[in-house]
Amino acid sequence: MTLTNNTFIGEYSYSLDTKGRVNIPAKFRQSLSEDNENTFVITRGIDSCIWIYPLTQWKMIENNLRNLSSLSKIHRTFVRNTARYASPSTCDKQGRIILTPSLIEYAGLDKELLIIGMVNKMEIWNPDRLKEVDLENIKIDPAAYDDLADKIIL
Amino acid sequence: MTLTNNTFIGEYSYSLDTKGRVNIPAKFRQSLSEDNENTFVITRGIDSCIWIYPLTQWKMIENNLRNLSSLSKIHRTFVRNTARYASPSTCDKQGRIILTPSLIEYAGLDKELLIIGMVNKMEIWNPDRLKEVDLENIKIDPAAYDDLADKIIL
DNA sequence: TAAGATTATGGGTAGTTGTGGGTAACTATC
DNA sequence: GATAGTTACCCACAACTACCCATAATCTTA
Repeated sequence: MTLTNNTFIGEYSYSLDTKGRVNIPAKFRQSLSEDNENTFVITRGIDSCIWIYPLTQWKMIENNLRNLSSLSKIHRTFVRNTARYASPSTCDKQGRIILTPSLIEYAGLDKELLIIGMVNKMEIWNPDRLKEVDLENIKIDPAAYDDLADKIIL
Repeated sequence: MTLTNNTFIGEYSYSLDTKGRVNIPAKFRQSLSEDNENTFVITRGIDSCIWIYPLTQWKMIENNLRNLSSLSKIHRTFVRNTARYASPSTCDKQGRIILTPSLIEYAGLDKELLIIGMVNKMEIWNPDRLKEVDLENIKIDPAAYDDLADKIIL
């Protein structure tokens, strides 16, 4: 059953094999629209995880980057750091993509990993690192969420 | 007889089978509008219960999440914690949905469980835990309801 | 109240999914 | 151009899931 196209939610446990391949959860693959041609763009996320965008979603980001001026130091740096670590990866017949050694190292991936749906993208995590980040986030002042209250009713 | 579409009230006693399936009360199913395609999104609730949204209701939440930028730490964290525990589940021919092992554990579900209509969503509870939470809530000063008075006319 | 319809719950099976490994094609290097 | 290393593509299989059917309990209606 398909939810909205190119929309990812849920948490899944998968393993990285010796060739650097990870399975994309079947539910996520079913949600992918045709025009993505089974291709994702993988890149560094914030918080030492890997971000995985469907191709079409990434193209939209590229367009936004295009509009940032290189005259601004902050823009220049942002564009550079966003673009340099990104690379496309197409699913094989079994629905797996290949991660680059550089990204595997960045995210500190071992055999066991977690894939998390972040609505418009996915994240790949080393479970231990995610636990650490979770603990850190508990310390966030609940009041900080207050401005979300009028944006989202749960 | 159907009340308003996608509106759930009342309390029902059901059982979780060995495959992690629960029946959705017939009355709730009858209230579901067609565009939900017999699908719900289940996720962690507050107070160690499971929340069940009709698909269309969830999509509204999802759209709000989509507009939050991952560059903001607080937004990133909020999207992750909201999306990761959610997963879609479609009713089978008998009107049951499948709960994930992770959610069953979170809610501490045993064989016996309670389904409670919460107007725009449902909750699934372990009856014992609900009893505990009820006891706690007795301690709430009735005056605390006062500020609801101008929001809701009973 | 009796018959039929609906509902709740259990279990079987065919198809899908996750994971490992093999082989042929390609690349780089000498 | 031959060889070694790398990459892309393919197949295999166990485990799991979605779907189907069966049955008992409950509700509806005449």
